[in-house]
Amino acid sequence: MRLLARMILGAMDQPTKHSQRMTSRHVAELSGVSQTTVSRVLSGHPNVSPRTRGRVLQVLEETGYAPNLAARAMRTGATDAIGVVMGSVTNPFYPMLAEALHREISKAQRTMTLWISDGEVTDSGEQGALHAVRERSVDGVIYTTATPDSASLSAAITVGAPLVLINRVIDDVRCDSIVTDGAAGARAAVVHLAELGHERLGMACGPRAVSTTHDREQGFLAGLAAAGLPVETALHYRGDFTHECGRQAFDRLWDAPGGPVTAIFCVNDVIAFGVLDRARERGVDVPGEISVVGYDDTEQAQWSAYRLTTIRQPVAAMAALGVGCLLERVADRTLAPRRELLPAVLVPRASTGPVPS
Amino acid sequence: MRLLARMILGAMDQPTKHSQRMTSRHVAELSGVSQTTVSRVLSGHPNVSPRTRGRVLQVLEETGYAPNLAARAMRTGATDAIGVVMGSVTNPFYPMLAEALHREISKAQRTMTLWISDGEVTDSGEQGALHAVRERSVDGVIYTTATPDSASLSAAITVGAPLVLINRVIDDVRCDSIVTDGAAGARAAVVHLAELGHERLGMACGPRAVSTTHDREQGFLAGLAAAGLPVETALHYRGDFTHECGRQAFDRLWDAPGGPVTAIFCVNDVIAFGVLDRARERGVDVPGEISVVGYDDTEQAQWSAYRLTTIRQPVAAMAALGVGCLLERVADRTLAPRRELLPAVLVPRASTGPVPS
DNA sequence: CTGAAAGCGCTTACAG
DNA sequence: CTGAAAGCGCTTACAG
Repeated sequence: MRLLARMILGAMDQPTKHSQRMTSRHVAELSGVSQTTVSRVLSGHPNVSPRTRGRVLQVLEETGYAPNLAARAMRTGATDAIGVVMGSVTNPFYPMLAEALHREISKAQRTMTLWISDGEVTDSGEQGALHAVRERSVDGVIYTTATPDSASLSAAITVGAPLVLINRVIDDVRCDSIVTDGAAGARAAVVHLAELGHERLGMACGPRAVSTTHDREQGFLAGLAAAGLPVETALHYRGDFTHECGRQAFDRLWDAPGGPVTAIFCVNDVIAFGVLDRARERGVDVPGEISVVGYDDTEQAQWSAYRLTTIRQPVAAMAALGVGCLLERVADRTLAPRRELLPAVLVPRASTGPVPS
Repeated sequence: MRLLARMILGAMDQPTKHSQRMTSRHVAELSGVSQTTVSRVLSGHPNVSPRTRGRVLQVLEETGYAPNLAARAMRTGATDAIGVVMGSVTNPFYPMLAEALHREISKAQRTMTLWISDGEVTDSGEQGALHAVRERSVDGVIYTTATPDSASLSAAITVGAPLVLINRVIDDVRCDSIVTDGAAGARAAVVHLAELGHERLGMACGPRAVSTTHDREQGFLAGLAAAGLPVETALHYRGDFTHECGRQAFDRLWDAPGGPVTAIFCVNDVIAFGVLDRARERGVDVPGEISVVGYDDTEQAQWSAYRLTTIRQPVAAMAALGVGCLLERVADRTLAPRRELLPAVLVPRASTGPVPS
């Protein structure tokens, strides 16, 4: 037995013999117990005598054995991998979110599989996730940039995989969703501007179908109503979520037919940076001549180039809730869909000030 | 048989019966062939009659069958997952790289498992990757932020897993590495500045142990020598890779004992943004009073807040080579380590100009 | 061209 | 407390 042990260990030392690595059976032989017992020790099963456990643990330590996850997955049906779908990583909000999600996923001893949508094929990330769900290579998927018209997403729902929508909601879709209160956030931005005396407000939005844009637009309108200000939909510039969109929004709203706006609320920080940069290019003073509010509170927002007043999303809490929901759902697929609405807070900085007189 | 087929299909329709999904055996029964034949059709094995193949393909289509990846992985030993380790996603260079890697990994029909190092535990991403390599849940790992002192990385090498270092090199480490020529890039920056008449140049670096910093410092020194300029190591500000580091570098180099520098070369764009922002805060004109060069050519570099002259890395090529190397190595572990050096090019913008007279 | 069978490395009843 | 055995769903010699 000892000799066998040595032979096995010897083979293990060969780095070239990489293809045949330590298995629980090897560990069993080395510890003089059955493979079943090794499995029990590994899983912390109570029915193992302290003596046996000790012996096995020592061999485990010596050999640096780690269970083959594919084999375990085949038995248990769980891969311990969680998928995350992201539509963009150019917008720094998403790396922030990815980092927070990764932290939670690691904390839960899981692995993060990431799909990033291709610029051309917006749906590509979700298609990858759908495929993985079909092949059972992830236990569930967190979508951070879901849109209602995604065929892949609805296919994934049909398959019955555990799914969580984070950052965006879709009506009539049977899965958990974790979002921040975009309407309240936008409303707070408008109230802030109204308090500074602004009466002619513009907004820079993304596509209407995206829930974040929709919610923030509703909040913007609600804020105007609450402040007794008129609604001028002509002052809603609609583009995508880019810096260039912000630049164009500035031009449109500064040169608006009824005269320039005195403040612009942007549906995200990147757009706001575009607005601010365009203002700088045209020599328009911020906040002397125009105030700007963003959304997300990305790291750049506090840089002195921008000092952007913005709405902060509780990214860490979103990630924790999202991963938590998903794992609960993996454990019990019959759970009713959950909807969580987290608060967003206004972070005032130097890009907003009193209305010019 | 037809009845059985219906029963099986019927069960498949139940979304609640999610736990027991279609297997190749079901497909076999539905097509009236052996499970072996289904497997052959799936893998494109030539020895299948056109008639049989057609029948199986149709059932495959109807049922939407997808093979269980864990089962395949257990048989073949390959999971088709590729790990990527990143030390930071706050620096926008890394999201760019992640996106490029994702594109290549998807193109190769693989899945991307991502580890992001925790801010506190810099090594955490690499530990996750090491664990995954031990558990065989990835076929190989691409490290984008490797440092020589990482215990996890050397452990992964010992395990014998296919590994590729991208963006950073480590001497004496037996694995492929794909980097851009940081020395040449930095040298080009210095030459550019020298041509503009600058003679007193400062540099803002990261930690010395990081290869990117090291290479770019060497290139900086070589550039000075080539231009016949004196080397003043006092003008090397050393910090981390952050915006704040750039702000401090500016103060240090502008208020340098021997008088202000007229140009600063930064080891990455984020530091350069910090330098530019600090210059703006202190009312120092760029490029009128000081020129600034970055490194990476991130998206923000072209924004009008910065218009940063910088060195562009061929991110797409790095990703393609990195993934290519890794897959070759997965297929043949005996391959000799490869080192690829890609060119980096200077992108002149408005942050550099003639030396102030 | 086709199929029965072995086996990848685990977990988990089942029997003692 | 312990072990022999079945089986997760594939791929791949092996035999016809």
